[in-house]
Amino acid sequence: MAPRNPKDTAYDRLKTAILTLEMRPGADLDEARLSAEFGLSRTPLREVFRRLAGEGYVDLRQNRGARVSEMSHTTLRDFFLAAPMIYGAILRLAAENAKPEQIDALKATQAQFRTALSGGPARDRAILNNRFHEITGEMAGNIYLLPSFRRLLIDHARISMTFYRPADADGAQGIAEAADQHDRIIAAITARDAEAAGALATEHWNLSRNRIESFVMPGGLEMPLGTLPGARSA
Amino acid sequence: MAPRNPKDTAYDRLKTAILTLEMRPGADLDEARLSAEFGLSRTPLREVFRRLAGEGYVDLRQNRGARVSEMSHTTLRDFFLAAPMIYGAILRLAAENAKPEQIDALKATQAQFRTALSGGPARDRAILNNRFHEITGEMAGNIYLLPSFRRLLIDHARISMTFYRPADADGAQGIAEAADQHDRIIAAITARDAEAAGALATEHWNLSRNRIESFVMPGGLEMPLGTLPGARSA
DNA sequence: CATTCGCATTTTGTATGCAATATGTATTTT
DNA sequence: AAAATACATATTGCATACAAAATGCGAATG
Repeated sequence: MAPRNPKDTAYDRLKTAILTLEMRPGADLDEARLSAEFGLSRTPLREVFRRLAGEGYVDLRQNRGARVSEMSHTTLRDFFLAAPMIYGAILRLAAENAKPEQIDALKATQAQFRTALSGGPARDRAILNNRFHEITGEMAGNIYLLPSFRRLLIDHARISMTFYRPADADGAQGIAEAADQHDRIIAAITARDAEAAGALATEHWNLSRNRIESFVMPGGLEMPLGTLPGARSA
Repeated sequence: MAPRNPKDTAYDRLKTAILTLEMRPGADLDEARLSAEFGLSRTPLREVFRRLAGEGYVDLRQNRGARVSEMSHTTLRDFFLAAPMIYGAILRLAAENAKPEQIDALKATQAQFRTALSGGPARDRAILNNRFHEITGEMAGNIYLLPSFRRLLIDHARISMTFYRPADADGAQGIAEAADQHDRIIAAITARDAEAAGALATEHWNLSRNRIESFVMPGGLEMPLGTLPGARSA
C-alpha cells in the first residue's frame, strides 16, 4: 500500500489530489514545481504524467503543460449514460468471479468507509468509497471493461466530493443509504448472486443520480423580486 | 493523417505493427534498437511506450522492457463478454450523435475497405476495418465508453488478422458479409436509427464470433489413429 | 487608445551521460 | 555432475544540460 520510490509516491499523491478535487479540473501541473516537491527530476515526472493521462486523470497538450482532466455538463450526461451499464456488468462479473481474499479486502474497505462516515474528513470518505468500487472492478477481472470503469470511477469520486463535504441532513441520509447498499453488494457477491449484484448497481446509481440532480438543480431560492425605484411599496 | 515529428511517427508505426501482429503479443520492445530506428533518443521513445501502455497496446514492467500486450484464452472469453455490450452502446450513440463530416469519413473509410478487400494485403484490410470502427467510436463521443471500446478494438484487430489473411472460400464469404454489415451500419447511422444500429452491433459480433470459433475450434482433422507397432493392419 | 510586432522570459521537449538493476556466463563448491 | 555464487555484460531508470516552442511584456505604429 505504501509505495517506496518517489515516482510511485508522486503518482499516488497526484491521483489522490485529483480525485479529491484538491487539484481542480482544468488546473495545470507545473513540471518544475512538482518535480521539486516530489524530489525527482522532470524526466520521471513526465512519465508519471503520461501514465496519469492514459488513465484519464490528466490531459496532455502538445508543447503545453498537463492539465487535470475537465468535467462539464456534457461529461455529466455521458457519465450517467455509461455508468449504470458498465457498473452493472462489473458487479455481475464480480459476483461470478470474486476470490475469497478479494471479498476480505472489500469487507475491510467497507469497514474503514463506515468509520470515515462517522467523523472522518470528506476526503477520506471519497477515497474509501473509490477504493471500494476499485475492488469490485478487480473482482470482475475483465480487462476490456476495466478501462472505462476506472475512468468512470475518477469522475464519480470527483462528483461525489460535492456531497461528501460537510453534509446537511439530506446529504447524511444519502451517504448512510449508500453505505447500506455497499453492505448489500458485499452480500450479493459473497452469495455469488449475479442478478442481485446487477440490480444493486442500478440502485446505487439511481441514488447517486438523485443526489447529483438535487445538487445541480437545487430547489430554488425563495426570494421576491426587488422593487423598482419609484414603485410604490405594497 | 501524416504525423510530422518523429515521436508521432514512432507512435503510429508501433501501433500499426501491434495491430497487424507484425509485432506479436509478448514480444519485447528494445529501447535502444527502436530509438535508433526512429531516429530519436530513448527519453521521448519511453514516453511513447507510456502512452501505448495507457491505451493497452503494451505492458510495462518495472526495470524490465516494454512488451506487446498478451492475448490468452481468458482474454478471448472476456472479449466476447464485453464486446457486444460496449459496441452496442457505441453504435446506438453513434446513430444519435454522428456529425455529417464524421459520416463522410466513415463512408470514405468503408470505400477504402472495400477496395482493400479485392486485392489488398491482409494488413490493409485489418487496419481499415479498425479505422471504420474507430470512427463509430468518435461519433458516439462518450469519453467514458471510449477507453474500453478502444481497448476492444486493439484485440479485435489482432484477432481479425487471423481471418483477414489469405482467405479460403469460407473466410472470403465472412469478410464480404462483414463489409455488407458495414454498409448497413452506415445506413442506420445516417438515418439516425439507434435501434437498428444497436441490432447491427449484435449481428456484427455474432459474425465475428462464429468466424473465430471455427478458427479456434476447427472442424477436426479427419485422420484415423495410427496403428501401433505389432498391431495387424485391417 | 487600441493593435501589432519584436524581444525577453518561461516552459516544454530532447539528447546524453551516469547510476541502478537485471541477465547471462563462467567458475567454484559440494 | 548439479547447484550455487560471483562477476561481466546488457538494459533500464534518472538527472542534467541544452534546444525549441510558447507566453508575456513593452515599445512602436496606426
